[in-house]
Amino acid sequence: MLDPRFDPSEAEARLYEAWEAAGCFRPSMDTAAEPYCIVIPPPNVTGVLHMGHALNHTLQDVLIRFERMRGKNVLWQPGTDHAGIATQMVVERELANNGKKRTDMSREDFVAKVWEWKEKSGGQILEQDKRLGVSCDWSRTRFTMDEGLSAAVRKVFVQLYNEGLIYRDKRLVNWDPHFQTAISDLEVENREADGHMWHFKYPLADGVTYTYVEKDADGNVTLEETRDYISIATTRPETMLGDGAVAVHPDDARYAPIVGKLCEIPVGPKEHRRRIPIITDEYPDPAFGSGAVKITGAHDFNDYQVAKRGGIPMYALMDEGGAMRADGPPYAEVAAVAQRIAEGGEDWDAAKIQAMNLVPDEYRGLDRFEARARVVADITAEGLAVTVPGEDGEMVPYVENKTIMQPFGDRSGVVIEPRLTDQWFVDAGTLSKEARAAVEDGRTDFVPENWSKTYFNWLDNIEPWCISRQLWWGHRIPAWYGYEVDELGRVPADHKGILIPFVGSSEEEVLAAATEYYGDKVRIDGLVDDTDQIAPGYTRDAGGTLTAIELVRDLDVLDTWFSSALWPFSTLGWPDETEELKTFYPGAVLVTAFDIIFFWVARMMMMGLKFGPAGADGTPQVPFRDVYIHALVLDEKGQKMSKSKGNAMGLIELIDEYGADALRFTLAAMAAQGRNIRLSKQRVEGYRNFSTKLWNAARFCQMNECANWEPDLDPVSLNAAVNRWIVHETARTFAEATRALEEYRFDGAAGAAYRFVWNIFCDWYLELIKPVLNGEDETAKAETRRVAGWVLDQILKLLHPFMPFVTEELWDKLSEHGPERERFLMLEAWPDFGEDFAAQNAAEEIDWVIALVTEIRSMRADLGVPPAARVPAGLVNAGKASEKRLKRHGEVIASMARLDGIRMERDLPGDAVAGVIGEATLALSIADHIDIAEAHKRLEKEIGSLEKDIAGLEKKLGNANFIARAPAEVVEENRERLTDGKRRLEKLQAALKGLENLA
RNA sequence: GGGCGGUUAGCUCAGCGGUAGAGCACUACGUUGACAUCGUAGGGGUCACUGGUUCGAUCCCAGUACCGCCCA
Repeated sequence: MLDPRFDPSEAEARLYEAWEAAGCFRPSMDTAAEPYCIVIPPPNVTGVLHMGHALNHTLQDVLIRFERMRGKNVLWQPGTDHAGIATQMVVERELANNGKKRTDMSREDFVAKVWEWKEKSGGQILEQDKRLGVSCDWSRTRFTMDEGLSAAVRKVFVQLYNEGLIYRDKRLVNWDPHFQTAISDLEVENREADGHMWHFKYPLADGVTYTYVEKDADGNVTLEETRDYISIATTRPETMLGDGAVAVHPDDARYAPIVGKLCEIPVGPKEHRRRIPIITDEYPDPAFGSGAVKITGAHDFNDYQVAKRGGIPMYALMDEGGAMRADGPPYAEVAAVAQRIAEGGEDWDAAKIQAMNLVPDEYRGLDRFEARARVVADITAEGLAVTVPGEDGEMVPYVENKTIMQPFGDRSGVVIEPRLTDQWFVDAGTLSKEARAAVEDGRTDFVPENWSKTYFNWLDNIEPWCISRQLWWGHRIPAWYGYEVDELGRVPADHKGILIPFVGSSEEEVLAAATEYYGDKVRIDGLVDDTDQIAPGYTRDAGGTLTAIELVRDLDVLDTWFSSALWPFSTLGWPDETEELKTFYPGAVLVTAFDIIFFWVARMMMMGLKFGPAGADGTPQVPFRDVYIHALVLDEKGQKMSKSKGNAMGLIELIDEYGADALRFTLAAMAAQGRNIRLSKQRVEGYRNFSTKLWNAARFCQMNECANWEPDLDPVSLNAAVNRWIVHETARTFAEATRALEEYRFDGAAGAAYRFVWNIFCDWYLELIKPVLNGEDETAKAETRRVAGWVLDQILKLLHPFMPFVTEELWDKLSEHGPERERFLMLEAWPDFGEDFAAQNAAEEIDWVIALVTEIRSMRADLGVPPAARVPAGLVNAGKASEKRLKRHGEVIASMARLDGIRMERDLPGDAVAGVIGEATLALSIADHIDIAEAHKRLEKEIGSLEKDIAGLEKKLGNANFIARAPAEVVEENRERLTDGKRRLEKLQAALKGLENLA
């Protein structure tokens, strides 16, 4: 006998181990079966399971278990990514606890430490996943830094490089001054912050003046004055030092007179003020600020574009830690060069510009925020701040308080600095073409479909993807540098040459590339990898010709997402042509939240379509056929859950309290498409109750020897209507749930299962069969036991993808009295019921019974008949069909409605209150028990609402347009409803009359 | 500024051209041999607003208001 309750804390671990030990998570590799593969979006190796993962992994597991039961050859490929910054951060923090720094040790030793950490504490999330019951094939767990996946990374890098799709370039990138590395746009979090907008005067050079005119919308002059300056607004005054120009909109009449003139940056030593040109560009918004914008190409992404268009030098002002540069010759010297450049008197290139430090001596080495304060103070002191009347009427500097969007590093939390550096880039623009086309032509579908717009939008605005990171932990870039030689094979002395990379996935390839470049007269002294800077040693002869060189490895590592992008095929063994790769690529679906569309989907699509195994047409296939985008999990108030907000729900605690099944079912049931999930404990509790309900239903079946009768049921052989009905409902529910799961409508599938189990099986079927089970008719009892046991088994299958533990436990426990189970429930076949299981007549019959019982209960409750009172009931004017039904089900109706029998009657008994059921009048002899006035009120209310319905229907049917244009079946349906309504009304009115006689 | 979405019962949310639904909460009653983590019955909604299309609109279209999120 089953315990009164299911104890998840005892059963979950035991069942999970049993599945795993039996190899249930492995693909069947049945060649006749259709393959079905999901690669898990690899969580961060430093990660812990949060509610978002729980949802993501639950939905995947539902699909995986569903398809596995459907007999497909299923692989759920698990693993983690190496999370460059996050992991390095974790290990550095650990070092800091012991008073050490990363830089205290060699790179090699540090990386060894990271591996140590990974072995010891990495991948916790996968262990936590087991608590959730997910059925990944753990024997295939992969890590992006694994040797196989690393080989894939090298191969992809080299090929893309050779095709020109990876290149080295000097571009503005997001720079994290804390970690001192480039980071991706997607690791930058733009947040509103309190800031200021300062307004400064840039004096015009050479004493030039102009008439500055402002007009209102109607063209009336509102201000006209002579100015010897141009007014510039900025939120970042410290970057003024690196200005290369001032830009105004070409249509801005206010500044037309001074376009092409020079103005002076109002900061730095007076005698070396830099002068910069006033140019035109479409970028400045005439309506914003003064309409004139300072252009600092090396420190702002918009300015960068303007500077590129206008050929404006981009002077870099800061070092890798976000402090003002302190390198190079004194300011006066550099400023003089800059001046000649601004006036067109000196040639320049990007490298030359970048080497120039234009930070005035007194600001050098200052932190950027300190420098900002100093710049503002100095300009204001000099009287070059734009002023406005203050509260006391005197003129004060014009400083607006403004909330500005400020970029923060999502890991470091510090303000991100755009920084001009040499980095490796992927030509994402080229690769995105095919990634876009694949969604356009439906090779990959987004579900819900509208997310494809977001995807397109992102791809259409894609920038070169910066893939190099100045970190120690990650895939080293397979590039080695030597020096460029001129056409005579010469290099400059003193390591001042230009570095050029040689790329290869093996030493031989790199050497070959170098030899091809240098020719065989230059000796290659090997590949060096032990320095913290790239300065290849070399020898040259007297004429300066290179004779020997060593190649020094690039110091940087690749963006974690570079390897993650290969995940859908690298995990399957690519570039080797493994059996798994042939079988499981492309994956069936990628399941992910929308906040990660860019990280994941786009990059995996690009790489899959470039490198994935080819399809029938010989071109690489998409990595997955569907992309299912699910919701975010929010707290009860609709806030994003996060540790810092303190509203994150303890996932493991939740599982401890309610069981994994309850949590899983909750998440699935709430996973409606296109809406976020607000999770509440109450909801989880409700579904825990559902699992208890199931448990007790099973317990009831077991007590009545209904459990585990026979796996195969011939529905056609069944006699009892109630049995044919429940079989019919079972088939209907499976059809509904199957369709819903096929369409990723998890809520629909969960809802269908829930309703069937609780509201049909428990509430009605089990109640309806109680008299049979307690009765003497052994034939009927046997059939009912068989059917109840069979339905229960189907229920376990139906719920298994959602609630794997409780269902598996029941599957096992219920086998105590029946035939041995052949296999775990999780490996059972998901049924596909044929026509034979439909039983429309039985359904109508039982629906009638249910309606009758419900009506009687409702009357009793409304009229206050004491629950214990057994009252006589009758059916008046019932037709032949109802009479038959009554004969068959009278006993159970009486028991469920607590009647003292129910008979066919010719006339309404004198002490009866009437109701209507189909064509018949229901008579409840309850006059002794009730307040007649109450009964009156009840009937009148019912008559009132019925009359309203009838009026509505008559109006509709009286409309000629409706008759003419509405579909015939709709018209017919309305006619029937009217007829039924009228008949019902008649009976209710008669009942009312009867009631009056009673009083 | 661009994009996406939302507004349905007290709360959280399904639904969707043809009778407005669930869970929770609420009210009343009830321990009848599976289950009080339960049962039975019940109350509660001009489906944000304004127009349009339609025989018919909560649903489709347009606009308005408010609320989210993403991007700039």
